Amino acid sequence: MKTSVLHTVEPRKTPVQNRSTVTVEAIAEATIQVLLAVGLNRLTTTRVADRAGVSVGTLYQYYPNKQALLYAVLEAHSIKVVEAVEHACRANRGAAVKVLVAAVVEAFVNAKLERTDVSTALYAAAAEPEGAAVVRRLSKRVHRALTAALADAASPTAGDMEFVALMLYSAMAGATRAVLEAGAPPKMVTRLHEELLVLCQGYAAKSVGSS
Amino acid sequence: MKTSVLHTVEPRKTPVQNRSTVTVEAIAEATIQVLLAVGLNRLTTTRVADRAGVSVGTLYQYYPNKQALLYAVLEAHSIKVVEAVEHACRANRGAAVKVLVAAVVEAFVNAKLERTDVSTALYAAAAEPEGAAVVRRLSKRVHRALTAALADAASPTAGDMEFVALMLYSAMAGATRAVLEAGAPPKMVTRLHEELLVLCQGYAAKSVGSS
Amino acid sequence: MKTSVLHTVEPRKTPVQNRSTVTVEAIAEATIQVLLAVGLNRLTTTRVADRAGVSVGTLYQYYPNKQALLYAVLEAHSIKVVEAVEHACRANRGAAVKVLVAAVVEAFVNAKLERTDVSTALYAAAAEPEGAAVVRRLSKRVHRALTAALADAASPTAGDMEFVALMLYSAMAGATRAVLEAGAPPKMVTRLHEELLVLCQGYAAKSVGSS
Amino acid sequence: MKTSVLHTVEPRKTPVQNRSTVTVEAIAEATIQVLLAVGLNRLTTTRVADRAGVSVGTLYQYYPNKQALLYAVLEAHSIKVVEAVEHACRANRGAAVKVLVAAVVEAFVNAKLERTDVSTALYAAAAEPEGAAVVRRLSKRVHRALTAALADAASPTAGDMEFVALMLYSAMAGATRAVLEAGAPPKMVTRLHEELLVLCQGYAAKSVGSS
DNA sequence: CATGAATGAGGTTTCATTCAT
DNA sequence: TATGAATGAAACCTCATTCAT
Repeated sequence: MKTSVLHTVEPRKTPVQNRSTVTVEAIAEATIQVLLAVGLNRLTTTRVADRAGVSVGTLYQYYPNKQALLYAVLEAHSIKVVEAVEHACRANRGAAVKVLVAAVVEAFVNAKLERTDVSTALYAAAAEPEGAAVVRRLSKRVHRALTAALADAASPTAGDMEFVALMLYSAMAGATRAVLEAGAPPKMVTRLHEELLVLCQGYAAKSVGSS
Repeated sequence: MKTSVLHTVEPRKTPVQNRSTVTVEAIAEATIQVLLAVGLNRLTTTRVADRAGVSVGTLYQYYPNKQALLYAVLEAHSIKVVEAVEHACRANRGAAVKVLVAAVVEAFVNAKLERTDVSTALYAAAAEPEGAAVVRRLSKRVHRALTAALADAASPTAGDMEFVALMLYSAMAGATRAVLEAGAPPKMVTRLHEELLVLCQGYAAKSVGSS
Repeated sequence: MKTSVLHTVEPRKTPVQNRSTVTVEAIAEATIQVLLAVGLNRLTTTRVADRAGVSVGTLYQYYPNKQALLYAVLEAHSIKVVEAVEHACRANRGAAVKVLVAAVVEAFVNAKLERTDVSTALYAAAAEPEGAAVVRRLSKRVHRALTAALADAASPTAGDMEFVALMLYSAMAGATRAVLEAGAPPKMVTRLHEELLVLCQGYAAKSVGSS
Repeated sequence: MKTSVLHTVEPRKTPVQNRSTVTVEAIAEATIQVLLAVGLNRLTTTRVADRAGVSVGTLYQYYPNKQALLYAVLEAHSIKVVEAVEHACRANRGAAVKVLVAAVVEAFVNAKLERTDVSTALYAAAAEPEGAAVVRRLSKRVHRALTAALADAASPTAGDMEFVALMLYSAMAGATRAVLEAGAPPKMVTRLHEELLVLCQGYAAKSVGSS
């Protein structure tokens, strides 16, 4: 167990009590709302506290500073996506590349679009150096999982899977982002699913070889 | 040639004299440097002016406020990419899909990676609501050009090219961004070229039909 | 009782707690002091806050900007004078013109000279366009009250009282101002009372008719 | 002849040449326009120069600083009024009080309303400490002239004319200001003339005694 | 624990003034 | 002389953070 330190991203107290959990959740949710409403550079701790229905003082009981708040929210969201993809990879060990890719696309898009507002809001938080660091750290997990899964499914003659994983992941991420920034209407989301499947399976087939 | 600006915020002077032009350039360049060095939310107009070797007052002679500065720089860079892609589309009217896609990938990647520092720095500026608006406006141009070019090159039976253009563009953008955020070492750049070609040509072949 | 403000600029908090009320008062008072000490165009929010013994931040918790501060103070003072004159008019319905005028002069001079420092300081604030607007708005109330009271007291043959009211009020205001700007020593104040009575009663007798 | 000093109110050069005179006039006029258009605290030297059709540099050739400009304009205007009243006093030595007062009212109102825009604009400039000093200095001349003239015309039993002069002058000034701030429409100006005559002659008759 | 008033460093922006051209 | 680009001190205002209640 690790004592929490100032300027760290950990919340100050582990919310075992119920009231605390509710408060922490409310603050996190309010952060998203404020981010969406006014953007990162007009997000203030007071505004977040107001929207959460608590006082600034209370906010600082649970988050040591503004950055910690921001990156806790960013991390919580990103982790869901990472775990969804990791799960898809684990669950498809030994499957054909086509099947693996389909599962990964499915997992990624669903996780990313589950809360379109959150995903959209967090792009701004991820653009700052510290936010980028959070994302980079988590992306490595996706990258590792995907690289391993592809290597597993690939024909013995296939080359290094590192870059292929990067391409697949970043193409998915790019396309999904474009849809989010267009407002993610249902029709587009359906289409995104279909086309990403075509795009990723086609690319994987060529770069990995059909197993 | 006149430096283009946001519609809402006209530049204070059009630099006709030579001294002025140099100053404006220096400020724009300094903005990039500061963005890279400390990130968007620690970019201050004073810091930019310092780095540019001018006083704050001078900065404000040419840019009415911090945002205008940021989005003028963002727009100037984005326009180069937009025009590169538009040019590739225009120059390949009537060509096979494969050729068109190759030209677009080439144009996009070259334009985007010509100044890796600038591209990397501006992701942060593009993440704020106002920056996103600038990018959205310019992206429409790429989207229009690409949609038209694809429709031109597609088999008569092919479906609507709108979404295909979006997928191609956003996949290129996503992958390129991943490479930039990894530091864009030469080897990766070469690989990006190759793999994007595979990815985009494969996708286009399936979605557009080989003409 | 609620401190009144400009319509355009609401105060940020209504000071309900005791501490706050004290703070708001201190800031308003400090504004007067600074205005007297250095004049309007060297009045800075920092100086005001310093003199009030609070930080600038605190000042801005209660006044959204410098103008609001200035015009809140101006309005608060002006309203006292307005209400004094309105009261004198109401209290002398049906009285002879001579009595009415005496009461109005008395009320005006007393209210205006109750805090000579405040009155003197605020002439500068009232000279800017926005301050003039505040004063104009309040002057209308005096004008209305005085016009009605004069019409009430006038002989049936008397002409329109609008302009007479304007003359009386502006002559009182002018003379009082001259005395204030001369430093308002007690002797002068006594004399002002006497002479204004002569001046206003004489004028009223001629223009309104002795009822 | 006195060498001009920095931070003095004297213009830097005596405009003997024609071109200079025109420029100086244009700048003075522009000052009034800017004062009227945006008020004192948004009057900038650049704005004045722009409006005058010269560069800031040129402005500084003729006025050592902003204050000097402002107070030169204020003084020039005030002097006209002062001289008009002095002239009326001189021209009526030995006349009856009634005649003297009529001449003074006439002279004051005409001089003050000759350029209503200028008079209106300068109230703001006169409200600052330094401007008030300019006005005070000039007012003394009016006061002296008027006191002497009244003493001359008064009955031997009449008391001290100092304060009577102050009352007359400040009542005239106050009423005229009210009319100016109401926009000085022709009808009001006519009425002002008439009523001021009634007011001032009535007061003078009582305070000075009919000679 | 919660509150929100207070703090003040620091950011943005303006503008009087200068001086090289 | 006239110009207007450049300067930088100083003004306004914000907001992360603390702490007395």
